[in-house]
Amino acid sequence: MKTKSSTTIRDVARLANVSIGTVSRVLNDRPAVSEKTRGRVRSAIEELDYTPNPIARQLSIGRSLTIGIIQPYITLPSYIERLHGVQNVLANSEYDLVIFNVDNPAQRNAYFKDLSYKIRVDGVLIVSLPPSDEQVEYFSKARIPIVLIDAYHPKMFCIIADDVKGARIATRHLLKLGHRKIAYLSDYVDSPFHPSMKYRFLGYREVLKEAGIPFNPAYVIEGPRGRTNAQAMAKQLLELKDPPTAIFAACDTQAIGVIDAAQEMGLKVPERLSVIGYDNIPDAAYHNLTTIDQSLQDSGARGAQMLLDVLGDPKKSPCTQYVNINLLRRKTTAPPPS
Amino acid sequence: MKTKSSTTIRDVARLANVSIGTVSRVLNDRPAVSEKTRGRVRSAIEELDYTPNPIARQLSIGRSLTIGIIQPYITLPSYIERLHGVQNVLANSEYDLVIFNVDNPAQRNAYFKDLSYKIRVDGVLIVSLPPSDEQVEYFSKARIPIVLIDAYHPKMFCIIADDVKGARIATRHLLKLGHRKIAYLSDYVDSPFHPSMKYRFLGYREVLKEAGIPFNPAYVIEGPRGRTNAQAMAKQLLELKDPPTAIFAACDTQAIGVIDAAQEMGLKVPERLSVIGYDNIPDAAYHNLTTIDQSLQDSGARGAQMLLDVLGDPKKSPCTQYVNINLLRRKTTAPPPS
DNA sequence: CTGAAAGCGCTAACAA
DNA sequence: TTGTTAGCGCTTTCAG
Repeated sequence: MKTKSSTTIRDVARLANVSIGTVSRVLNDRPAVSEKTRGRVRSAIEELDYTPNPIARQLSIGRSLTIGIIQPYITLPSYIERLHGVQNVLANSEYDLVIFNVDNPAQRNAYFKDLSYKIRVDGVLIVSLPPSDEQVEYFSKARIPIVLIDAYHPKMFCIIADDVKGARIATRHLLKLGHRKIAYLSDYVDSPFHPSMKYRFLGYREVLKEAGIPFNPAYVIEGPRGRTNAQAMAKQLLELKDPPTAIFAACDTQAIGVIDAAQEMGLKVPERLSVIGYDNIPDAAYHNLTTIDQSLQDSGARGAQMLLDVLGDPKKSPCTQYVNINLLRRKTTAPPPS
Repeated sequence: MKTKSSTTIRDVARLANVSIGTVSRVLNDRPAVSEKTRGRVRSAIEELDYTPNPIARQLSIGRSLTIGIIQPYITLPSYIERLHGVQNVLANSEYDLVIFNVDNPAQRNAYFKDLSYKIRVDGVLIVSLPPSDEQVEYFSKARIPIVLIDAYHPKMFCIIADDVKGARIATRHLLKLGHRKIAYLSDYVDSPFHPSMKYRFLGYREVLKEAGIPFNPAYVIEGPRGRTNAQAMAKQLLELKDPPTAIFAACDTQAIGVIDAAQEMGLKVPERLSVIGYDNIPDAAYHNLTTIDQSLQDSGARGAQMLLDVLGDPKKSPCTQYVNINLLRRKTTAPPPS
């Protein structure tokens, strides 16, 4: 197949009466060009409305100048937040970002394998998808820098939040307010796509134990993500003979669903029911939701920056950075009704 | 800069004792290769764990084998639906998809301009972003096929839904049930990013007029997207001295917000208030929302298919396809309270 | 400071 | 059926 007859570096060279080498030099802002010829080349470029072919450039320099991000559920607010963080730092780099959305485990595995050949990117960010040891093997064969965000593996670069700690903070907050009947509502605790759920649950249990509160399985409910689902689950909790006075929801979207349920049942929040979420998505502020802020944007930004660093210095060895976590007291938590 | 020392077609050729031409042939499934050598090449490929460099291939064949999709708000359910449609058809093609997310008009304009040079894609899908005549000029300079989804321009390939018609259907449905006090709740009618809003509003007004119902500005409210915002807006509507008996929300997310409001105020749906949405997003089924189905997935799929067709036959001339629209009666509409 | 020329890894005539 | 070779459009030595 014949290639598009677009203007090439050669056309520019001809018009400016220089060699293609020189054009390339001005294209890449190399110093070794006299101002005079540089000017001539510039106008030629202008006149021809020339723009370099990135593919040729990539082949020549041996890099694709794009980095990939593999993440599940691009539609969830928390993922979007992190994505924004990534985009912000990449915007100032020479790299483009391409998004690989993962809808199911098979797809995830496919991408992970493809990393070693098909996907030609210079680096990749993997979000919330903890790789198995075997997969880490694939990765090392791929020989491209990878950083994990919201997932951990000892042999890889990681940006993580300490979910156990966050959950502890949330639970303690409720405890300090005087609650004893604290329920935990979350996404499936063992979901391969939401590894944090497990750790948040751990933090919750730990603190309860510390406080000498016996674990009550009836106070734990898990189910699919989504505000509406959470509403239904919360309702179940609130219809117990001995309902909780506080609910810790493992993510803000679910916390908002809990508020819906309370409202539906005529329970004032926080007077009759305290609700605390996790993530601090934008909507949380709107609902005045007390929550755990885990610097979502920042985690994306730092992941991207870390990748850029590794790209700049491939000899760096794996390390993990922790993201800040803190309690954001807003208006949905208060002492329990007396 | 030195290129990665990855294995190339030459290594395979050497190992299999053939020329690189032959390797290329088996790589591309060309017939003119004896089964014997084909086998030899295959094992060499296997043994070396070789995978062709797509960038080199792209440069050679003069195509990037990727198509771009420019769309606003990748986070909204309706966009995700369309995206799935696109991905489904592209999955069976030789093309990769890269997503360009638009957050604001400046970004949109940048992408539109870049189309003519920076973004090297073989074709692009533009969703919900009606181009100006001037922009269509840029596009023609870009010389790559473009199809518009959910947007119209006479000189371009388009996949659209007749929003006026959809709104008519919705409004008539309410009318037939006996409603006379029908409110309209929507995203900003003049949003540059949601052109359909304008048409849906038109359909609503038309039908009211036909029915001889005077237009009541108090029954029209617009505001930012989002379930929670819609809830607040609906509340306003329902607190009027003479509240509507039915609300037509211009998108499902907002319709769900309306249901929230009704619930908050203790108004049974549909007994006391009828609600109809638009789009038929997955959540709509969950809420039993009566709505207008506009085949979102299908619109994405057809757009992608149309683009593939043009890519296959560049001489095709612009045409526009309409997507199916129909009323989905579920449980949120009923005759008005007597 | 500038030009010539050798690749980057692959495809696609053209010969053999 | 296979090998040879000339590009694709750019970057980057290496001379001059």
